[in-house]
Amino acid sequence: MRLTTKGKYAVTALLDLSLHQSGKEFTSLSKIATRQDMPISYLEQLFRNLRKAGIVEAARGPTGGYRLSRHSSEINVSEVVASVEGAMDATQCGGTADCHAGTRCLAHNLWSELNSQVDNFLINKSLEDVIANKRSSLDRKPKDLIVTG
Amino acid sequence: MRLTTKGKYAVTALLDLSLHQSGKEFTSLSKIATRQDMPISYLEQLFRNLRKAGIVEAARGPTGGYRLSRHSSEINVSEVVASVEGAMDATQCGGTADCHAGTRCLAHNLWSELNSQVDNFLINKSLEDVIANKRSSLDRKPKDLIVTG
DNA sequence: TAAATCTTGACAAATCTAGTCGGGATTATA
DNA sequence: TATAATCCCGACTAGATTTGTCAAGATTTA
Repeated sequence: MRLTTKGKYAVTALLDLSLHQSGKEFTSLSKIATRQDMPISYLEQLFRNLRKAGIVEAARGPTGGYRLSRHSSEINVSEVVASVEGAMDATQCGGTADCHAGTRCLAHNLWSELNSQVDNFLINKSLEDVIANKRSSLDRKPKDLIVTG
Repeated sequence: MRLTTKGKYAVTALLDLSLHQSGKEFTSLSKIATRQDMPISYLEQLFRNLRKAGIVEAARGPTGGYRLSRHSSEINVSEVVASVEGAMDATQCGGTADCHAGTRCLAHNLWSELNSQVDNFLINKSLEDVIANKRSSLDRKPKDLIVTG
C-alpha cells in the first residue's frame, strides 16, 4: 500500500490550486510552493504527472502556471494519488493471486478487500468534498480511534 | 500509511498458526517458515513483537513454539499489523494536526478520515473471519462507520 | 530582449525495508 | 547429564525507495 508525501503533496497542492483559482487563471508553482511550504522542484515533478493524467492544464511564460482541467467536484482523490505514485495495491502479488507458491496466500482476500475499501473511499472523495469538509467540521484525533490489544 | 510485507507476514503466519493449532499445542517457527515460505529469522523478529503485544504465547525447548493466546475470533488484524509495524497513520503529522506551519494542512481531515476507514475495517476483521473468508460486520453495515471530522 | 514560467532527464542524499548474523537462554528427551 | 531443538535478543547491512536537487532547454508575455 503506497501513500507517501508524494501523493499528499499532490492533493494539497491541488486543493491550494482550487482554493485560489478564480475563473480560468493559471497559478504558478512558485505561489503554491510558497503558500504550502513545499519544494518547488519537487512540485514540478509532481505536476508533470498530474498534467499527463489530464488533471491539470499548463501554460508557459509569465502569467503562466497551472489550473485544474475539470471542476474540483469532478476530480477525485484516488486519481490524484494514482497519477503520482501509481495505483494503490495492498496485495503482495499485485492482484494476480500468485502470492504463495503460485496460488493465493492465506491473506490474499483480506488485502484485496482492504484495497477495495480504500479505493472506494478515495474515488468517492472529490477535491470539492475535501475543501467543504475542511471549512465545516472539526475532527477528532486519529489516535483516539487506534486500538491495539 | 504503513502496510508492508512485515505486517502481511505477521498476519499470514498467525493464520497458519491458527489453522494448524489443535488444542493447546505449540507450533515451531520452522514449521511455519517452511509451510509459508518465509525466512525463519525474520519470523523470529516478528514473533518477538507479537508476543510482547500479547497476541501469542511462547514455549522454549523441543516441543516448544508459539500458540495464539486468545481464540482466533478475538484477535483482529489491526492489532496484529500494529504490533509489528506501529500504529497505522495516514496523516503527515501523526494526528497532531500541526502539519502545515503549526496548523492543520488542507488535506488533514481527509487523511484522518482515511485512517479511520482503514482502521475500522481491520479492527472488525478477526483472524477467524479471514480464515472463514467471512465479510466483516463493517461490510454488512457500512452506515455504522465511525468517521472523524 | 528579458524575465517568468513550464519541461525534461539525470542525479543524489536520506530513509526505510527486509532481511541476516552471532550468540545466548531454556527445556524435553535419551 | 548431554544433546538438540526451540525461543530470545541486539546489532548490523545491502538494497530499494523516497524525497528531493540540479542543469539545461522551450515557451510566452511585456
